[in-house]
Amino acid sequence: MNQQEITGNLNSEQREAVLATEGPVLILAGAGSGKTRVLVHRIAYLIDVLGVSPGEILAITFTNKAADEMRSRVDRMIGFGADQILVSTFHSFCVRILRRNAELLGYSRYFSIYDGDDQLTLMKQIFKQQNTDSRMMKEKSVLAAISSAKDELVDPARFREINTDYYSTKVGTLYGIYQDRLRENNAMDFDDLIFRTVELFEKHPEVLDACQDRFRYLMIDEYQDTNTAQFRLVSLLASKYRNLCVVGDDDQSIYKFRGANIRNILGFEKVFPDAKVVRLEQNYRSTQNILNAANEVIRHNHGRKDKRLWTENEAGTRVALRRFEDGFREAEYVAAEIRKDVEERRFDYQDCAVLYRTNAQSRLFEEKFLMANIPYRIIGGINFYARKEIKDLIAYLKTVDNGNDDLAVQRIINVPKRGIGGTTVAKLSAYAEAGGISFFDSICEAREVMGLSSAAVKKLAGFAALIAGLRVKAESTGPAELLRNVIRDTGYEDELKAENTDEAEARLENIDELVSKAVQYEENAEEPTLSGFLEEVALIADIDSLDDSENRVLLMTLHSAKGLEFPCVYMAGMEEGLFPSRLSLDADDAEGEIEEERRLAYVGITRAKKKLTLLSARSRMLRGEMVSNTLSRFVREIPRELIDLGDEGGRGRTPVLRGKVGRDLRDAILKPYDSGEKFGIPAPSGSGTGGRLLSGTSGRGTGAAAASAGPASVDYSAGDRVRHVKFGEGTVLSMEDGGRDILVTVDFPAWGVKKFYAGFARLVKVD
DNA sequence: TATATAGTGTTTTTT
DNA sequence: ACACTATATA
Repeated sequence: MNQQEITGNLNSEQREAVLATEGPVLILAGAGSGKTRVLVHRIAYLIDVLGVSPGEILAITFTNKAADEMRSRVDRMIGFGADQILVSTFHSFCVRILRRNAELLGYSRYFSIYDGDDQLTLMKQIFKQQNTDSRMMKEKSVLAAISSAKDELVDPARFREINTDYYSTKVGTLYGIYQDRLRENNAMDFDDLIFRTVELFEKHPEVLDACQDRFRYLMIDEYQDTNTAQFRLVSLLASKYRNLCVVGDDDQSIYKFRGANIRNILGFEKVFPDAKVVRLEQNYRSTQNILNAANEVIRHNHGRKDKRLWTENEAGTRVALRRFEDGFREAEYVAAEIRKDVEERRFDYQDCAVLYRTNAQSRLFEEKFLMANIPYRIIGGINFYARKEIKDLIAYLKTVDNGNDDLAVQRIINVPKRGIGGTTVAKLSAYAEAGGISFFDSICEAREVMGLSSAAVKKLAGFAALIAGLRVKAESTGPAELLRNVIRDTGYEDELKAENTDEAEARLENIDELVSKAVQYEENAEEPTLSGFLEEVALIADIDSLDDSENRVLLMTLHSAKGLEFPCVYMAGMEEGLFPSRLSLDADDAEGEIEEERRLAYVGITRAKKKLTLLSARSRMLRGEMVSNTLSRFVREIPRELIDLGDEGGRGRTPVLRGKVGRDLRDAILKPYDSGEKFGIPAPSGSGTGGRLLSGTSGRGTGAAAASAGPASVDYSAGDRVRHVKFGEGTVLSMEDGGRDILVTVDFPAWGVKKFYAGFARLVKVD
């Protein structure tokens, strides 16, 4: 392809970004401005016009899915050599470098990668060993502190220098022990992958130099979400040839909790004064109404790079706002609406996505979609690789691959049950500790360990022989066949088969799936190895396994939705306390946290191409308790004229009774339990500029679907005295239809007014 | 040692 | 509502 063919159908800013190949470049790419397109064309230009060898190009993306997509698009465009381009995530890239140079850091090349669960297990062990009271100090918060430190390239020694208060001193100690234990286990956590690579580059300039010469052209996508360690990594790699192109949008920075440093993008021009800056502000994705709503929301943030997206697309329909009594009806509405849109051929299932702030919100939608027979897929939540049976089998593979991984060995030493219990494990641990050897080695020397019964020694010998056999097998075969051996030789499969329950059946299916993943890996990898398979398993993100050919509605968190787009988007739970989350509202830096949530709202809104529906519930079930929320500020920040409220006449709320609600309930329900207008959107304030939203308008959707089950039967009604296990005696104020059950409101003198579902509150009538 | 039960705490987003 | 932990018991 020549230059004309590559840049012909780009707009002038996009073209400028493609042609700026030498020196530092910052591309400020607004949502939907065709940034992936620019990157793909830029790579094609480098190769086809400038004659750069594909192997000299490194592109870092945020997810493996994005990497795959970019690679295949380049492939389609230039038709050859695209497989030579290294497109990968930060973490995969680092593992690649680290495997080759692990010895330089005192690691073996077979190091394990620890995920969050592994980290927690390890930290719990350390707490126990250090007699740290987990009621005073939480393992998770210590891990969070360690993670932030690593994101900032702060090692334990430095950490102790900077932090001298009581709590931090303790954390510093634990941090040091944690790092020692990781090293003893020949393991790295996610943050180490970045940190250790930086360490490698800084301590071994010859390795850095080789990498610099190998990767002369660097491109970093989603640059706004890089942390300090990643920034240092990029700076080091780019420092020789300076061909660094970063692409990002400060308005879409949503990973501060993971260490993302927004200064990396806001200050790029300070670090690289000669940087060329290109702004992509034309949006090709959304309708004008959707884009305007997004612009209006994000306008409320301070300290952003000034920009305003525009589009030549049609105005489209207004942004819909639908409000409901509770989460059940919110979900019901979405199910009914999607059903209608599909039946009337406006959209297909796969055109629709439901986005929410927390994974817990998915359950209601899942239930309603199941009932309405709507095909769906949930991204995130419980990761496939986090399931017990998968983690067990992976632990076997880790044990075979890396005998120093004590965590893995301890996980499976008695799975399936071999009669090796806690006491035996404790004795072995002590012996290993004293002799400075690994846990597995102590098993091999079981006869020398004081205090072990001959029966225990025998069992341990059996286990050691099992692993030895698998290791021999691993010499001559790939991960998939090895995995089959593990499943068979350990008795794992037999144990599950013997159980003969639905749950065991499901686990067996998951195991089959893991085997097929291993087979797939062997087919696709250039050089399949056991470490390679384990690494792929560790670094896979939920979103990576998304198959876009499935015709299903997608449900995921707003975070997971970054980088995706859908014709029809539902944003659920637009409520203060949920989105923005309570934690942000109460945080020390509430201002900053809310701005981050606002960016998340911006990301959500800009995912939509044609139709956007914002949803909120007046109250919802949260950890077994009913909580009331007001409408999210992010909705209120959208001007009234951009919003379609649906049932415009605003009859106010008219609770609709459904199904077989008893007559005695009716009176109670008709009494509003909340007199004020706090549910309503604030009336237009005097300030004239278009005003804000109307007040007192209700969403509809009540009675959208038939009630699925009659409410639980109870022997009390409004006015009665009842007893609750926790709250004691109280007076029933009202009872109403809560969708699947009766919603009871009770006034407890000591606790105030509480709401329950009759089914699970188990209230007892007091005479 | 393994399992059942009661009690406790949770409470965002993820590579 | 749910998961996890500590404790009691077989």
